[in-house]
Amino acid sequence: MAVRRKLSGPCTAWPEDSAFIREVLDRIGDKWTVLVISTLASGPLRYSDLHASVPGISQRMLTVTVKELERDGLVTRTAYPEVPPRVVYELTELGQSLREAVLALAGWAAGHHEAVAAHRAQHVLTGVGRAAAAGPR
Amino acid sequence: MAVRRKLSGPCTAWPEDSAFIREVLDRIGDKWTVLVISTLASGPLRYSDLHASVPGISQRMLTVTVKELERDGLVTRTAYPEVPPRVVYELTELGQSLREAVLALAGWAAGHHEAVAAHRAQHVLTGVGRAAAAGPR
DNA sequence: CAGAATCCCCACGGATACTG
DNA sequence: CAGTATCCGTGGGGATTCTG
Repeated sequence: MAVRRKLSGPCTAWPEDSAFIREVLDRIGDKWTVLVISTLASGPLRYSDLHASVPGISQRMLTVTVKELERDGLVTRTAYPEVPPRVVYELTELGQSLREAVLALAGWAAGHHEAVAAHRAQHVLTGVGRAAAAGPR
Repeated sequence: MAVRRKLSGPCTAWPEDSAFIREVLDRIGDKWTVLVISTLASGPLRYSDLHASVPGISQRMLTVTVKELERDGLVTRTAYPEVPPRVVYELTELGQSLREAVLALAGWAAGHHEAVAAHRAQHVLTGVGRAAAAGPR
């Protein structure tokens, strides 16, 4: 990697990377998908447990998220026709592989978020964005 | 990795992974950030060229995105005080490292999007979502 | 040329109520 | 218990206009 692509022509478009990037970003870029996947990584969970294990998620979003994940083959949904309904969600191999990929991203954040935070703070102190002590409004 | 964490207690929250995941997702989860980074990976570009190289992006979003990237130390902004203003944006080492991490994700998509598409199609055929031939509206 | 400012639409997602 | 249905606020982001 890092082939140091010679910046030759204008190149108005990228190879095909961007398409894949958008694809995966559309999948995990939302607010809850990766959280649900991460939670399911510990093992199968039923709806209510999953709901309790993802603090802050609404029933609606849990349902929507889990439904999309099932549609894409990232999780499996198993419903037991019992008196109190019981539905168990489990990560598939595919879902597991996605989680690993996402963890790599988390690894980047873990290794660089300090640098980002430092640079952000410095940026504020430097007053690049606004004139120093600019009045409100 | 993948230490097969024993799913013992209720564990209402995850270790610290989720925090990092959210952090990096808040950064690259939007519509244009990774596209801009990918474009800048080929080499420094001035505003207009960058705008032309990212098809579909508006001036507003280009400005906003590039500003955030600069604030976080992922790109540098260099303005030349000339008659027609010239501003050049360049990826920093930090930005480059993030791009590499994102490329890993793209790699996942490249290797599995077929499986996802297949499963999605199968899901439609099975008619899991709706009754077959449901009328429009 | 490189933005800053303004207006506005609509999709994402939260809260709540109802059902099998 | 495991959803489904509905209403509705917020803000991400597009189009357009103005400025240094």
